[in-house]
Amino acid sequence: MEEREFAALREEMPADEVLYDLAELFKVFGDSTRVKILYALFERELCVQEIADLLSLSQSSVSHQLRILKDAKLVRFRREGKSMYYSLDDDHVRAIISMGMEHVEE
Amino acid sequence: MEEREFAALREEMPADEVLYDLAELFKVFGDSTRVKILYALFERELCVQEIADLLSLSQSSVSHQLRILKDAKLVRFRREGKSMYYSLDDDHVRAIISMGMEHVEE
DNA sequence: TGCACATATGAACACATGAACATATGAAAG
DNA sequence: CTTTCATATGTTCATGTGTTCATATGTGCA
Repeated sequence: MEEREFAALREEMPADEVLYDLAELFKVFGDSTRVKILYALFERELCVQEIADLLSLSQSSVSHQLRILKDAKLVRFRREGKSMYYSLDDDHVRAIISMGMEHVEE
Repeated sequence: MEEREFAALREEMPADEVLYDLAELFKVFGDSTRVKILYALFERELCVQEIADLLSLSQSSVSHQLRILKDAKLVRFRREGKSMYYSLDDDHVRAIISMGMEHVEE
């Protein structure tokens, strides 16, 4: 490859930090428990215990994973009495998962 | 939540195996070295050494990661003489990364 | 205030994973 | 067929990650 083209390719690469963040984001999707939780929230918001019951997971495990999803800004939450209701944060989440699904279902 | 609604939600969940595969797919995107390689291939196909030079990675590391990308069917490859040229497998890859980028750049 | 319920957090453990190094395979040229 | 170049593979090691169990926080109600 020519030196000039090589340099051009290099220029088009996003900053390392951006690519790092991108990988961090996908890492969050890269666990079946978290994917299950996200999918469960596709239909409607759910509280922690509902998610745990629905997916046959421990409350602790769900809570831990929800924290990771929360930190990645993939889910929102609101309090209602003693319960915390979680929901998908935005439509990017749906879009990303749907794209992944298309690839998987080939 | 009512028992009936609970059951309905359960029905809409994709099979465990599908969700497992989905998570496995995202896991592949969840490493900055692999994301860099995929991004490098956005513009055009590249051989192993070109990728290594472009990203300042060892040949071994690139090869290992390419194998993972290959197994996940995210990249194709063809031989040309002694070199192996890799390229993105389909447009899902671009779409998924682009979606992720949108989320990251908020 | 005291108790029960819902969720969050912390620590420990088992397991997965990426990087680095050495080595093997495979193709082309002499 | 031997050498060289390009790539692939195997192994080791340090680090990261998810789950479980125990415990803490927080809310509502008697």
